[in-house]
Amino acid sequence: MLDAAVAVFSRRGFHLASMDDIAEVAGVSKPMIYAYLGSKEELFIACIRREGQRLMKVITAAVPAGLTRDERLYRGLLAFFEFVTAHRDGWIVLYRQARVHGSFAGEIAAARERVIVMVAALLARSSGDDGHARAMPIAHAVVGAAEALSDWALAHPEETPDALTTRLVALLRSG
Amino acid sequence: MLDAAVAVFSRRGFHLASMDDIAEVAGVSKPMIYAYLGSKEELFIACIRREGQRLMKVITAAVPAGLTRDERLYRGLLAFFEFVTAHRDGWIVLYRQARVHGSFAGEIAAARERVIVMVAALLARSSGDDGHARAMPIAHAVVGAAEALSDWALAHPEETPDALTTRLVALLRSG
Amino acid sequence: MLDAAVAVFSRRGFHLASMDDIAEVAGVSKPMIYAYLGSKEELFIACIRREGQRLMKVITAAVPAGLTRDERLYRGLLAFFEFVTAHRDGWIVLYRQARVHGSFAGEIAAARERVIVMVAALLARSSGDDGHARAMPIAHAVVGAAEALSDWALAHPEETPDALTTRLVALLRSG
Amino acid sequence: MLDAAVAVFSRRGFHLASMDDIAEVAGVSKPMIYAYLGSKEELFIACIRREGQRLMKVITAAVPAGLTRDERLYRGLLAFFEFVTAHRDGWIVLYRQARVHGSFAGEIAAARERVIVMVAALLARSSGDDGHARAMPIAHAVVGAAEALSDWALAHPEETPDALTTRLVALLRSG
DNA sequence: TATGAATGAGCCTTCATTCAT
DNA sequence: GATGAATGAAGGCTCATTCAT
Repeated sequence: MLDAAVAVFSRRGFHLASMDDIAEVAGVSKPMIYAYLGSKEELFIACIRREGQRLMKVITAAVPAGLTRDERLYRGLLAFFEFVTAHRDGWIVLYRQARVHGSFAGEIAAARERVIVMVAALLARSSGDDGHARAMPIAHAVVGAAEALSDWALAHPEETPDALTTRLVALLRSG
Repeated sequence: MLDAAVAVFSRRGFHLASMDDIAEVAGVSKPMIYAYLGSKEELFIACIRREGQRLMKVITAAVPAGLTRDERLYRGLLAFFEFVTAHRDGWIVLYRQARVHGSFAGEIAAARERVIVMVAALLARSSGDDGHARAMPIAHAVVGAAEALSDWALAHPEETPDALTTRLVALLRSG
Repeated sequence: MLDAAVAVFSRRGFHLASMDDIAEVAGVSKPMIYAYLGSKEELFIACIRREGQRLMKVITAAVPAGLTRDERLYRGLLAFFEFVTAHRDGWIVLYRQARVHGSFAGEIAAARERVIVMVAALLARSSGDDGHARAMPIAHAVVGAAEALSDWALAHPEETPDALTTRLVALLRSG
Repeated sequence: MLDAAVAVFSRRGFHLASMDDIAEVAGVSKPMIYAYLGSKEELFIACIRREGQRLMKVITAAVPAGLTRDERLYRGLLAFFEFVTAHRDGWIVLYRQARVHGSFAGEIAAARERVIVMVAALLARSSGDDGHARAMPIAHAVVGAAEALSDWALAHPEETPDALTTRLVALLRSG
């Protein structure tokens, strides 16, 4: 049911996606959706939350402790691009649809911030709070670059996650 | 009148923005908007077009010929950050809202792509078509990084466009 | 100006005819129409009234006293069909458009009744009130037949008024 | 629901009839009408179609084969007058409203023409295509006469369909 | 006097949301 | 528990009508 919602939201956008569409794709009746997931907004937030958690889990798993900073950055980006490639719909909901509507700003900001904080931790040279604070704007930039590159990759399906990672790492090597 | 439309579209998004809202903010009656700007879609396109042209003009003016590549990149990014800082609404319409709605694909592709193409031209080492094509994904990444940095700067008003530019250039210098 | 109104009403119907259209065809500005002819309803009524009077005048002139009943009937019908053929627009307003809208029922009924009374007078054998009263339903039928034949003729422009008259007279000869 | 639509269309005309009116008369909410009958145009067409079929069925049933031409004409007209008397609204929609709106030309041509074609078939002496074509204008005239007589009868409630039929047949007997 | 410019009001249509079954 | 059926509310768009110039 959430899968259906993600698929429809991704394809049509929040407003053009009607509850009828989602119910039909899910193969259940509309009142079921209301019973289990609540209103349309709540449904959309549930989508954001699930996709965000999936993304976090994938990245977290990809960057175990005990690696060099560059290695962790490479693997983290690779995991990110792999997720985007494998979960087109989820990514589109997260990146394109969700950011449009002020109502979901909180939810999406939270999901995004989690990723950025993790990247900032990767980037910080010194491990203190100060180093982390200085790394935050850079982390924002890196995540923004990765997102934009993913967005570009939507129109270039032949790009592999590896290639994307290589491109971005090359751009950032001196950072 | 277009200003009102940009403000409302930026704040509420295309679908949640009602023509009544826009008319009220503009201080005119709805039929006036239809008389001068046409349907809601046409109005949205007019917004995209104007903001896109403004942004292009600002950046173009900032990167005269006869400068080194680094100098041009620096000045271009600075102009970009200045525009985003000064025209928050216009930028949001251009970057966030416009991407969601497939109907406007043509207009948006034209408006947004122009900026990215220009950045790609700045970045391309070799000046042939091939170099340009290879620079495109990088240009997307750079613009994405700049946008994310702008977003972050919204929560840090003490950051000047100069500082933002310096940060990003430092990150990218080796690209 | 009335000519323009009749033309537009005839072509588009009362509701689809906009005051803008009429003003444009008339070559004047909208407020002029309001100044001279009043509201849209009043304008339509003015059209009905003028076309109705024209029709009456034409028929009246065609049936002078001193002819046989059959002769008068023939000439009256001929005049009617000639009017319809020559003033397509006026006739359409009168017959097709005006009868649709309850608001104009009074005006159109009055115009129509005048013609019918005249036909009843033609048909009445005895000249007293009684003969006239008995002729009324027949007059209605005759006028209805003539109208329907005219309506049919709109789609058959090759039909001359003479031919139409001949057809109808043949149908009614024994009446 | 269709009954309500026919009633409102008959009384107010296509354009003045609002979907709100129809919904209220029908005792349902507007979306129901859209769910079952579609748009306003489709609703109007549905009305035309149903009333046309009803009229055709009544007349067809009244003129079985194996009767003389005069007998069939008499019975056909009688059935027609009975229908008009009993289904005033339906007849008005069919005859008056439907002719105004070009958009419905196809549907109307189909519905109204069927009746006239049937009358033409009754009237045609020779049964070939040629005889039929020649009978068409006469059929229009006859139907027009019948309609006008019906109109007149509305103001004379004491007139029975029988009496009306007798009057018209007398007028036409020599046709 | 003549008009460009402006608007109030209304209509068709859709959709998130909820009962009665 | 699941759904078919129903609706309140709102939005895009148009047009008859009127001032200020």
